[in-house]
Amino acid sequence: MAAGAASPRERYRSQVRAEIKARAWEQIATAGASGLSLNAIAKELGMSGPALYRYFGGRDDLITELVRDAYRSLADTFRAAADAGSGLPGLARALRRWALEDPQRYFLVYGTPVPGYRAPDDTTAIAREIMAALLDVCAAEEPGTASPDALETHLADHHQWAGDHPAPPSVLRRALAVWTRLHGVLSLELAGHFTGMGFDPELLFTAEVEGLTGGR
Amino acid sequence: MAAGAASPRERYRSQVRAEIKARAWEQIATAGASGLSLNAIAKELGMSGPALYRYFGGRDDLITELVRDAYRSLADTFRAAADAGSGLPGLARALRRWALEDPQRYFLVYGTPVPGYRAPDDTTAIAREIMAALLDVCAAEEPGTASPDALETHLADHHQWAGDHPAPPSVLRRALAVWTRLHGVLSLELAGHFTGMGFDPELLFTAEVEGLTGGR
DNA sequence: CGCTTGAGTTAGAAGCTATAACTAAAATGA
DNA sequence: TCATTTTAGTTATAGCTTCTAACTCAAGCG
Repeated sequence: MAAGAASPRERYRSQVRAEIKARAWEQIATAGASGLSLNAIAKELGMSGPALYRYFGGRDDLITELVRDAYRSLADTFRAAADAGSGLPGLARALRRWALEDPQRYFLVYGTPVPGYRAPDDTTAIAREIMAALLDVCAAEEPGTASPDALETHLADHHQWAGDHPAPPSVLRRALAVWTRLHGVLSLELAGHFTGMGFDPELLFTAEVEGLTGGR
Repeated sequence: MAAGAASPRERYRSQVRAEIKARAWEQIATAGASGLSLNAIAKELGMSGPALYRYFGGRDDLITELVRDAYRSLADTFRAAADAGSGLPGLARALRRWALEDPQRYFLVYGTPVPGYRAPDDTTAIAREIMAALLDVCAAEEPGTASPDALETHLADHHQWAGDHPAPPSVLRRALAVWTRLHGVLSLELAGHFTGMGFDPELLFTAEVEGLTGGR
C-alpha cells in the first residue's frame, strides 16, 4: 500500500494535524513552549477544545511531536550542509541560519530540559544523524598533527555515539568541540544574553568558527 | 536604622518568605520552573493558596526573585573564584561545581528564555559583575601575542559590557571565548545531551578548559 | 441502502493563578 | 490601659487550563 495515496478521511485528518501543528509553532514562536495552549489553538481553528484530542494524545504528545520535527529539521539541515561540501564554515552558517529562523525551535532541541520529561527514542536516532553529518564534515578537514591528549585517548574507547563512523579520535574530539562551541555562542545569542553588550553577535560567531577551522 | 535588627513582624515575614522560596527551589529542582505551583507550596507550608500573595506579587514575581537569587549566587561564586587566584581553571571548576549543584538554577540564568519575559534591571548589573570577575581572571593570564583580528578590532570600539574595566581587546575577546565555550559544554551536559554517548563529560569539560588556557 | 467509523460537540471534573471580602490577632499610639 | 490601625490568613469566586465521558451527526464503505 502506498502511504501517499490515502483515503479522503486520512487526507483530511493529516491536513488538520498539520494545521494544528502550524498554529502550535506560531504560539511557541511568540510565547515559548510553556505558553502553548490547546484551547487557544482549537479556538483559532474554529473548533472547541476537546476536538484536538482526536488528533493528539494531549499537550505533551503535541509538544513531543514538535520536538521530533525540530530534530528532523535540524538533521536535514546538517545533512544538506555536509553534502554541500562547504566545509565547517558552511555547516556553521547553516546552523546559525536555522537557529535564527526560529529561536524557540532551537530551544525545543537544546533548551532547558524538563526534569521529568523523557525524549522519545527516535530522537536519539536523529541526534546520531546530526553527529554523523558533523563527523563527516570534521573528517574532511585538515588532520591535526598534535599528539593525542587525555580526552582523545578516552574517546578512542568511548565513541559509541559515533556509531560505526570510521573517524579517528582526533576527529571525534574535533566534532565535540565544534558542537559544544557553536552551541555555546549561538544559544547565548538566541537567549538574548548579548543584547545590550554592544558588540555584533555575528562577528563573535564567525570568529569562533575561524578559531575552529585553524585561524588564530 | 539597621536593616538587620527588625521588628518581630518583619522577622516573621522574612522567615516565611525564605521558607516559600526554599520550597520553590525544591519544586524547581524536581519539576523545572514550569512546574512550579503556588498552590502546592502553600499546601506544603500548611496554609491556603491565596496566603502567598501577602509575600509575593504572584507566580511571576516569585520566579523573578529566584532568577535574581540565582544570578546573585553565580556572581558571588565567580567573585570568590576570581579572588582565590586559582586562575581560569579554578574559575571553570567553580562554575561547573555551581552548575551541577542545581542544574535548574543554572537554567534559570542561562536556559530557554520566555519570549515575553523581561528580566529585572538589576540582573543586568549582576551580569556585569559576572563579566567583571571573568575579565579579572582573563587579564591575569598570559597575554596573547597574535596580531588583532577582525573581532578584536571590533571589540576595541564595542566594549560597553566591560564597563570601565581596563582590559585590552585581546582580553575582552578571551573573556567572551571563555564564557561561550564553558557555557557550551556545560549546558549540553546539564541538559543531558551527553548521556548515552559513552564518554565522560568531565573530561570533555577539562579538555575545553585546557584548550582555553593554552594547551592543545 | 444500512451499518460502522470517526469527527466534533457539550458537560463536567480537577487543577491552576489571581482577586475580593472578611476574620482575627498583633502592634501601635493616646 | 484601651482604642485604633495594620496585617496575616481565611473562604468564596472568577476565569483559565488540560483532559475524560457521553452524545450527535455526517461521511465512507460493503
